[in-house]
Amino acid sequence: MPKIEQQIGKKLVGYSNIASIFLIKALQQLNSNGRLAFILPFEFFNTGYGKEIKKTLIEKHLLKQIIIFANEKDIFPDATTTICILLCENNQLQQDIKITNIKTTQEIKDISNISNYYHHKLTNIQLPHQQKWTPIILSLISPQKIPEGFCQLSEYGTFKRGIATGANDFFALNKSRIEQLEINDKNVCLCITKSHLIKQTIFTDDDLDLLIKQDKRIYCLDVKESNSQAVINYLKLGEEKGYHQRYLTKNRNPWYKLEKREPAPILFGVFNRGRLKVIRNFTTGINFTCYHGFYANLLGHNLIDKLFIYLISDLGQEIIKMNKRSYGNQLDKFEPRDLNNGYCPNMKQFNYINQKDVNKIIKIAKIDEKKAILMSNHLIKQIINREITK
DNA sequence: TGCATCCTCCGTGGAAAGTG
DNA sequence: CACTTTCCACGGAGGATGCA
Repeated sequence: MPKIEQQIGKKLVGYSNIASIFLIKALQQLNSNGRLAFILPFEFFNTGYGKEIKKTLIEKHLLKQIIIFANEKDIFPDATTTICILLCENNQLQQDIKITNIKTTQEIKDISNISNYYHHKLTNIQLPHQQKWTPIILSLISPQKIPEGFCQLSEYGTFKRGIATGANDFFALNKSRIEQLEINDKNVCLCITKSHLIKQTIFTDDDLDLLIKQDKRIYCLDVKESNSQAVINYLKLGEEKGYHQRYLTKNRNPWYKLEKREPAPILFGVFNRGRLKVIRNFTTGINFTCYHGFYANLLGHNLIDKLFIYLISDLGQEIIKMNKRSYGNQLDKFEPRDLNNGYCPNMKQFNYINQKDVNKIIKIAKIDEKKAILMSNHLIKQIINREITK
């Protein structure tokens, strides 16, 4: 990395991927009036390390056109990624940036002149380098707007990543294994170790009991009595297998110390295809990294159910998705901050919602998720219309 | 130093397909 | 039909870097 930095004469963000470094190099070598076509994952425009390069592309008027491919699986069937082609020209002219959305292979065949084939035009002001570009470009295609009055979710609390054990194989246990190892109940805690363990949007102690009965891995080693022989034996076994030398465990002291987390009342699936996985958690189970957990602050404390209703509603899902990261093939991912920066109704708007209606939806959600979503849609629509009429 | 955040590579459950 | 093998959608995991 230092060598590359020296060669291109620029300090790089440590997360930079190879493609972006090649892009910098290519842009530097572009002659006056030279042209460049560059293919790379579109995700680049949503990354932190991409910001500086976006700045260069915009400020030096290099970027002329972005061609985005929605049919990435047709083009690179083996890769889970997004695709775009950048067309650049070093002509110093401030021109609009053309956006081309390719949807099918046939469409590609029919194009005779790509420069004249575009669906939108953006000025350089519309593409700020510090912002993610996916939401900006998506907003051209789907006219989803953030409703008036909405505030950021971080007003009410924060989403945090779940527990990263550093070695789930070792830490995640099921009932029979615990019994076999003769580990005391005090040295394990209830954990949701895999996303698919929760199938329904409401997660209760009954569901948790069922998982225990099914002997699923819903416990996590949480050493409280380090003098217990059973614990000592199991830790030794772990060390024999080298789990204490993994990246995360190696940097912890002791290596088996668990990250601290309280049970989160709302869980949010890290990876999603299609609908976002939002769970109202009524158990004391804590979550592994498969879910992000919501931790309310004083303001959000009484709004958890309402927030949940919003998050399962169609509108809530659309608005939260504006901050998604795409990994191709409809696979979306969210980091905690993507969620915290998402928009939701403000306090006043939430207050319009009757708590009774909310309780009713939660009750119904246990039996009929679809109906609960429809009811949520209705409630959320009401508060938005209300804001407009005022 | 210890935790949070960013990024991306790939492990695996469960079902389909194959086999005797 | 019962068992084994293969396959891939789904989403999990954790290494690397940044930050307080």
